[in-house]
This record gives sequence, C-alpha cells and structure tokens, in this order.
Amino acid sequence: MPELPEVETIRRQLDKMLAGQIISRVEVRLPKIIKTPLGAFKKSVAGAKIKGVTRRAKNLIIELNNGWSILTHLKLTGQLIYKPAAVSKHTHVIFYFRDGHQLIYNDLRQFGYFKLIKTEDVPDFFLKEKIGPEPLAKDFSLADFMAIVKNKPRARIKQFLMDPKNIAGIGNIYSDEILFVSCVHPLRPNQTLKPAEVKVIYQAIKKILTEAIKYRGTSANDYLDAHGQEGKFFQRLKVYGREDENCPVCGGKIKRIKIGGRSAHFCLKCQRP
DNA sequence: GTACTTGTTGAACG
DNA sequence: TCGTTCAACAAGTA
Repeated sequence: MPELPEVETIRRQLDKMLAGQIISRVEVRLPKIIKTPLGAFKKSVAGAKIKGVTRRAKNLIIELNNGWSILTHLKLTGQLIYKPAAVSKHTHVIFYFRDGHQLIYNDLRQFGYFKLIKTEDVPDFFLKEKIGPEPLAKDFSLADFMAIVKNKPRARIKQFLMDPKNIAGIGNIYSDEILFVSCVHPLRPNQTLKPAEVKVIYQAIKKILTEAIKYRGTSANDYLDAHGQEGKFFQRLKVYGREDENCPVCGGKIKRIKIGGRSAHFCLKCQRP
C-alpha cells in the first residue's frame, strides 16, 4: 500500500533513472488503466524525453519535454519497476525506452491509473481536487497544522489524518504509527486534543514519514520500490499489523478496531481514549 | 463459499 | 452543513 514514503521512494529512484530518457513507445495491455483517450496518450508519450519525476500527495508526475505530464496513482497495489525485462499477468502497462530499458506497471487490483495532463495545468489539478498540504514541505508549520486541525473539530483524529483533503499522503499504516508515537487514541475528536498533543502529532508526522522514507517504505503486502525491492520500514512498525502483540513501549496489549471500515491498531495503555 | 483487505470518491443517512 | 458508514472498483489470501 503505497503511502507518502513509498511513493516518495519510487519518485527519487525514478527521477534518477528516468531523467533524460526518451520513451520510444508505450504498450497498454489493460486499457482501463489509462484514463486519457488511448490514442492521444500513446501519441503524446512516444518520442518524448523525460525531464523529471515529482510527487504530490500519493501521485507521481512524470514531466515530459513536450508540454505534457504523465500523472499516475498506484492506489493499493500498483508497482512501477524499472528493468530490462520481467513481466507477469499483473503487468498492465510497459514503457519502452530508446536505450532498451523498460518501466513496468504491475497492479494486482487494477485500481491505479495513468492520465495525461498539460504540465502547466498540474498545480490547478491538485487545487481542484482540494488536496491538503504536503506534510514534509519545509513551509508546512505547526501553526498550519493547528489551523487545519481546528478546521475539523468534530472529526476523529485517525480519519482526519487519512483524508487527503486535510493533509496529503498519510494512509492507514502511517496514521496508526503516528498516533502511537504521539500516545493519542485514534478515536479522539480533534476538538478534545490539547495544543501540546497537536504539537506532538505534528512532530510525529514529520518524524515517522521521514524515517520511513529513509528505510524505503513499508512492504506490508504488495509494495515494491522502483528497483523491485521491498521497503525495510516493515520491521520498524510498532502497532500496524501487530494485533494481540505486546506494546514495545509499555508491554500493554495492541488492539485492532474498525474505524470507518478500516482497521486501526493502537496500544490500550499508551493511547487512552 | 465467505470474510477481509486497502486509497479514494461519491452516495445515503442522521 | 458536517461527519459517518457503506458501496464501488478487483483479486488474492485466510
């Protein structure tokens, strides 16, 4: 499940490997993955040179030298792997480069997608989607975070963190880890959080996401980075996927509950309601 | 066969 | 209006 750290890991790797590469053609095996008319997509991509790869929320943006950008979201099980070969029945899109390399898109669940956007329209796209601020941006301050938390007084903190319209890039795994480190119960409504707690959560967001990027993300299920390798943050998870285990801090029981159809993991002792 | 999983959007509901 | 829950997308695992 690629969240911000996984997508950022892929972005850094792809940016290094793809910048300057020329796409010779693209093979689309499952047309529904491409949300732009297929003919137009292929035509705009073929022959283009890649300028670089950026990220906004969990989206990757591959900027071409012809005024177009390829926007892709991996959703739950998308993988972008740069290789000379290796294709499976879950391979839905293949980019062929002039130098013989390929970029392979695998997606077990087929929820991910690609679309073409005019590069100049990219900022507008995210404005229209009302995507929240980037938590790792240098200018994302504690005051900013306090303001958006105050904006949704009745929302529960776990769901609040997972909604990309509030703050970008945080999903189920990292919201659990952030709240654990912060000693905050996932069901706490925002308006019950003391300023000191909001500050701790703010710091935990920066810390956990930065650390997870350092370990190239979490491979809980299908996630692989652009080299086809697993992320190493999995072993460092404190609560996610550890139901009934003991809390590494206090020894208490780790519990799993349902919040809005998603599972939340937390320590019964460290994270009181 | 059934339940469960997840990112995101959109609909239904109180 | 706001927030919550559910459905939908899909396919593999327990």
